[in-house]
Amino acid sequence: MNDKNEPIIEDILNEENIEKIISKNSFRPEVSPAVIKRLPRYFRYLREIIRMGKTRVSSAELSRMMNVTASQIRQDLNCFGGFGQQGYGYNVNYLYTKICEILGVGCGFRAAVIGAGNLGSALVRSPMFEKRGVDVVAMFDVSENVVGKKIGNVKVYHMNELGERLAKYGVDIAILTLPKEYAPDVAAMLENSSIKGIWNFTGKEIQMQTENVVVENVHIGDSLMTLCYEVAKNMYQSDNKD
Amino acid sequence: MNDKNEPIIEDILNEENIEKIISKNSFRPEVSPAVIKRLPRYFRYLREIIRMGKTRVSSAELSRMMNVTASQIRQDLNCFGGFGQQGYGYNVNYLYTKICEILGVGCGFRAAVIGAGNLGSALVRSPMFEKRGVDVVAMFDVSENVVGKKIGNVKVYHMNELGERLAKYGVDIAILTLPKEYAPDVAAMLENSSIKGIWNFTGKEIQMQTENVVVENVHIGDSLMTLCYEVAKNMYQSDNKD
DNA sequence: TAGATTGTTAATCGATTAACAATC
DNA sequence: TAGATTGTTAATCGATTAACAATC
Repeated sequence: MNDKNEPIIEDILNEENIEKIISKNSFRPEVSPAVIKRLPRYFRYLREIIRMGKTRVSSAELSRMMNVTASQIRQDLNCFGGFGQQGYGYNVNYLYTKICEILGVGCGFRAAVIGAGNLGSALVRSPMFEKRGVDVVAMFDVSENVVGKKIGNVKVYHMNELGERLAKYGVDIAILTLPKEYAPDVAAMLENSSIKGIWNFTGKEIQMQTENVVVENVHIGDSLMTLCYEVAKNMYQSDNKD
Repeated sequence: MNDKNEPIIEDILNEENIEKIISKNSFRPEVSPAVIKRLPRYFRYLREIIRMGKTRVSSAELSRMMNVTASQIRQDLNCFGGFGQQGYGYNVNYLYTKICEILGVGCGFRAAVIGAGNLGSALVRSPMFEKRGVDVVAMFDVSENVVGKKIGNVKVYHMNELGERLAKYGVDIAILTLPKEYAPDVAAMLENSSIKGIWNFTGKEIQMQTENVVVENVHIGDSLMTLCYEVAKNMYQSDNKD
């Protein structure tokens, strides 16, 4: 299937809505982390449901698709307000719009990838950002092999232009895909920039002086290890079945 | 710093221990998912502590480093047995060995990467597998541009050799980094193979007929979205501070 | 109106933290 | 022995599920 068939965020959210979205009361005082972690999953399933052409979905249907309880779905969605209608269920497009609002899709966030190695290059070429309304506007590296070139659609600049270009483009999110030994230095450089969030693949914890910068640490290796744990457990259990 | 300074698993676990490890009573009846998800983090911090040259650590010290309660650390570690000593704390090397055992590091798992695109190539070039004692023995793809070549240290074979080669090498873990539309077909091909675990990056849920195959789904985009959520929330909150 | 399904409260379950006795 | 720190139980907290009244 062609990616172009996928629901495009712009169909539902447009530039003019951005201000409205940010200032809207989408963010209730405190929503539990458990709920927030589940929101992207709703986002994914709703996209799929839209692609299937469905316009209406009940918590019971969703619960079957997603393998969670209908109760949890209703509870989760209600943290942000009543998106459904008794006797009917949820309007898929409306629900999707709401979830997008909550997750900041359509806020028009701009991102820059710092470190144009294997991982950085792989990320920037993926459709992930476009699907989520995040615009990758620049990459940075020090290697003469890549500086000045384009990876995917994104131009690679030298690290010594970092501060200047972040400001120029008004970059909100820094994606760190460089070797971990440089992480602290780069974090320091981001300290007084436009950066509001750091997506950190370096494996090194990052300390920011300024509050107000959110850091999300990614450790894909952790996921491999839990898989290994489960595999080893399975082997052990089938060995000792009797 | 040179990666070669990092603790090498082989220093602590060797081939001969593998059988012992798998059959050891490391796997208590049921350990809660919350605990299991935290184990890889202990693994990472213990490596760092070893690198620092420390031989002894208390739950209080660890709790400061890791930003969790000492109580949780003691509780977690005790799910698998008493690894510490009253009045002393934990022997770092011993604890590391135990965590490795539990996580299946040193089980000598073999992996194959299916899909030699950007993501697959980036993964296979990373030191992640070596650090965790997982051996990537083959890659598979259909593109004539890569089949027959090597990516990192790993040879790429054509997909029509998949079944044969998985059997030949006794591959335990399949890493799916191919376009999601092919995921179901590939899953079917893995059905009667040596595969015991699937690390699934395709974004498509995988259904296996055979129980006994563990699937770990990775959605890095979800992590980006929670970051966006937090950034948007922060923006909203500082806008409405008064 | 009757049927369906949400929103929401109350009950249950699981995970975290606190506290302290055991013991090195 | 005194001091330190674990192992472990009990108390607290948070998250999930069940149930049902509200309502479309």
